[in-house]
Order: sequence, then C-alpha cells, then structure tokens
Amino acid sequence: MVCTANDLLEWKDFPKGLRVLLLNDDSSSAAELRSKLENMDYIVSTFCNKNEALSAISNKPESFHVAIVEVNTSNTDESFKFLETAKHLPTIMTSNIHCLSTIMKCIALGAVEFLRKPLSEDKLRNIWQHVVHKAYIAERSDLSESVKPTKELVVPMLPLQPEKNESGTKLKVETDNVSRICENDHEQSVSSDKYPAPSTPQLKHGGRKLDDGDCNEQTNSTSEKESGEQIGESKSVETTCENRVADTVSLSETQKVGQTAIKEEEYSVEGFKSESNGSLNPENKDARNDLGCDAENLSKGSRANRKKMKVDWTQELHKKFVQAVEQLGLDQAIPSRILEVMKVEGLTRHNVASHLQKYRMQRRHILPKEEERRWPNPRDPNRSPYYPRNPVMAFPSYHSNHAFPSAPIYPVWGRQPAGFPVWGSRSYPMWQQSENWLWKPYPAGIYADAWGCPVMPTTHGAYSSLPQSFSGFPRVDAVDNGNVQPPSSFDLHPAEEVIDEVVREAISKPWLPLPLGLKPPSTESVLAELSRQGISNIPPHINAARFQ
DNA sequence: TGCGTAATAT
DNA sequence: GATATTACGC
Repeated sequence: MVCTANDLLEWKDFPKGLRVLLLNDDSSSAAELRSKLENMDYIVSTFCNKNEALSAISNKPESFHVAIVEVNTSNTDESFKFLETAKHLPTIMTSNIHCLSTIMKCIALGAVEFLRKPLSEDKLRNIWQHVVHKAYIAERSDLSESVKPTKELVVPMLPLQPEKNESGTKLKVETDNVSRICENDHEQSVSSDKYPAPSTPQLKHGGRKLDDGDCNEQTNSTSEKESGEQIGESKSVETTCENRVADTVSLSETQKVGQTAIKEEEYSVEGFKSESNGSLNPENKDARNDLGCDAENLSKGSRANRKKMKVDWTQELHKKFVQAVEQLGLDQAIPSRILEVMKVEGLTRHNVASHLQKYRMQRRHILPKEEERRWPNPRDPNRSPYYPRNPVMAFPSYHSNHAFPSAPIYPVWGRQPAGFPVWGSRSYPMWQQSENWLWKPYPAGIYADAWGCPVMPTTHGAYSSLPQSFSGFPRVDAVDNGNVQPPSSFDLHPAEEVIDEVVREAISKPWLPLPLGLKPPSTESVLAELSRQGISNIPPHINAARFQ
C-alpha cells in the first residue's frame, strides 16, 4: 500500500506534498507538467524511462503516491508494462491518443484514469483523489472481514479536506454524502485493485460547491450521484467545461453504467409495466429515504427514476385479483390474503389494498345505481329476490386499451342492441353499456372475463372457499346494508322450484343475461340444438367466439 | 401490524 | 377525470 488511510489522517495540509511520479519520454512536455504540479505544491519526480521509474518505485515505494504516465504511439508497450508492474501505485495515463482500445487497455491494466491532453489545472489538481481512493479501498480491503463501518474510516479524512467546510451542518451533509458513497462502493467492489479510482470528479460534477448546503441539481445523472465520485468533491469547486466526460475515460464509467443498470432494473412481473425506472418493490422507498438530500434533490428525471412504481392493473392482473377475492370470499378478502393468493411477485399489500378499495367502491356505489336504473321499482314483480343485488365487479374500466384477454372467454349469447350477445347475470349491468366502470365494448367478437359469468358452485364444500356472490344467492338485505353476510343454507341450496323458475325465465327470455348460478350451454349442445331446429348456418362472429 | 378510508399525487 | 399512492386513524 502506497498510502494508507492512516497516512492520510496524519497528513496535514493534504494534498500538499503529494509525491508524484512523472513518466514522460518528452522532456519538454514533462517539464511543463512538472511545473504545473509543483505549483500545486506537489512533489514531482520525473522519469523519462520506464525502467528507471520502476526501479525507483521498487527501491522506495513510499516515495510516490501517484504516477502520471505519458502514453504515445511509440511507447504503448512500455506504458502497459509500467502499469502491470506498478499495480499498487495509482497511475494516471495522459496522452494525445484517442484510440479507444489503447485507453481501454490502460484502464484494464489498472490505470485509474486516462486523461487526454491538454491537461487542465483542474485535472491535475485533483489527482490526489486517486490516492485517497486507493488508500481507502485498500484499507477497506484489509478490513473486509471486519465490521468496521466504512464511515468510520473515511469520515476522519474529511477535516483534511478543504477549508471550505465552514459549519458543522455543512460538514454533516458532506459526511453523509461520503458515507453513502462508501456504502455504494462497498456494494460494487470488494477487490480494491480491480476497480480504479473514480475519474476526476470535478469534470463531471459541474460547479457543485461543497459549501452549498443544499444539494443542487447540477449533476446530470443519478449514476453520477451514486458513484463514488464525491470523495474530495470539495476540491472541485472551480470546474471548467472544457474537458468534460468525453475527455475522461476510466472504468468508473463502466462501473457506473452497471450500477445504474442494477438500480434501475425493473421487475418483470406478469401484468406489470413500469412507467419509471426503479424497482417495483416499494421497499426501495427506504433506500430512497436513505439517500436523503441527494435523493430529494435529484434532477427531475432522476427523481422520476426513483419514483415508486405504479402498478399497472392490467386485465390479467385484475383477473388474478378478482380470482383471489372470489377464492377467499368477500368477507375474507383482505389485502394480505389476497396478496398471498395472487402470488404475484413484486406486488405489495399496499397495491392490493388500493385496488381492493377501488374494487369495493365500485361495488358499493356504482352497481347499486346501475341496479336502480335497471330495476327502478324494488317491488318489480320481475325482480327475483334471489338475484344478488351487488354482484362482484366483473368488468372494470381500466386497461380497456390492453389487448384482448388471452384467458378463457365466455361465449356470447342472446342478442344485444349492438348485435353482440352476452352471457351474464341479469343483475349485472350489461357490460357493453358505456358506464365508465365497465369494459368498453370490443369492436368485434365480444369477450368477457371469467368473472363476467359466475357459475353455480359444483361442490357444496365449505362456505369459506366460495364467495358469497358466487356461492348462490346472498340475502339481499344483508348485501344492501353493505355488510355481506354468509348465505344461509337456503342461499346455498335454493329450493328446486326456485331454480326451475329461474331456468324457465332464462329459457323464455334468452335476450336477458343469465342469472347467477347458471352456466351457459356448451358449444356442442348449442350446435346440436340449432341443428335439431334445422339451423345449420352459424353466423361467423358467433362461430368465431370460443365456446367452452 | 394490518385494515379501511380519505387525501393527495400522477 | 381516473386511478394509484400515501397518510392516517383505528
């Protein structure tokens, strides 16, 4: 280790006195560079020969904190060898070369940064950051098996940084920043030398000032915020725009890309899509909060990236939801249980609760109105008391723009004004109607979700396995109160005469939706009946519908 | 801690 | 305006 964290702690006036090894074939160029560095109170040792430089390093490793090596077309191999040999020394490559492969190779061989010429003072001034980074990384590596918090390690270094920390508050902000950085670093790398120090920070952080207690929105990307570049940020007050990102190439860039990709990784959940980057998992909220000021002050785009994802209640997802509700029964359908039944990864109890809320609202407020409209007179003799007044929501309005359901569909039956027959309970509003909570009519080949056509339970098992609305004929009074009660045995097993009456009515009035509890006839039986009646030509749009 | 509902955000 | 999310009381 060239320079340890402890060394830094004891280093007054850091980075003054930073010892720089300068390896440059071109003596005039070297002299110019040396002059600049010395003006920054750095101690420069110039070499024009790789072997001499390596020898010096070998003899007195402590003599150098950082190396600046000139690469040109004639000495690339030499430079590469230097990198390979002096791995422990943070080495910055400088060059006029714009060849990406060369740059990449340097970085791959351990160069902490590749600076294109001309070298601005800003670039040179900040070379010390690589020393800090290296020291910190190495220290952490040594402590990899200890529980020593990274914050403890780095925070003491802060006072060594510029005098611009004027107040405790400001320092705290910066401290937090650094600690977060450390944590991020910790996530991304375990092996220190594997990853070079961050590229010259000021080049990417715009004019963000340390003493600006507020976190300005001067960064352009989240990844920059989250990368480890803020170490020594205080040094980057005077930033020039002349050599921005394109001038600086280092693996940090690569790291950041990967890191960002991970952070922005989307959940791939059936029926979900993300409107913003980030995890669907709302637990990330905590992570965001942890970012505190930074998170709160990200640019608008970044903020959007961190926005909690909205769940897109697609038809498929809603179907799962309703199935879960059906399975549990309305009174048992609480968010946590629905969540369990749905088994949709990434979906949270909150998501379900919200959806359940809407679901209930629709049941409670819209359906009764619809029912009133359809059955204005409660004493209507045609109104069978055995029809539930509040059927479960069958066809929500949302996602009408989604593709047709791939799920099994119910056949159409009866003739509707629009020419589309439909199965369903008479107590369901006709779902082709334009009420906004209903599915908008499909242009052709009307399909409906399975819940649009509840069927009589085929078993008489435990009540809890069946939703009231589907398990027979819930008591109207109970439903009207908004308190759905388990149906009585009568509800579960209506008298035969009642069933007969319902069936008779269904047969005599085929244009009405089927009441709850009646299954549509099978394809075969329909075709057989039509054939028996001498009807052999089936309209294509009916035939196209998938009969079950 | 989880639920239901109202308020707020998108 | 519709819907999702969040806040809040229970």
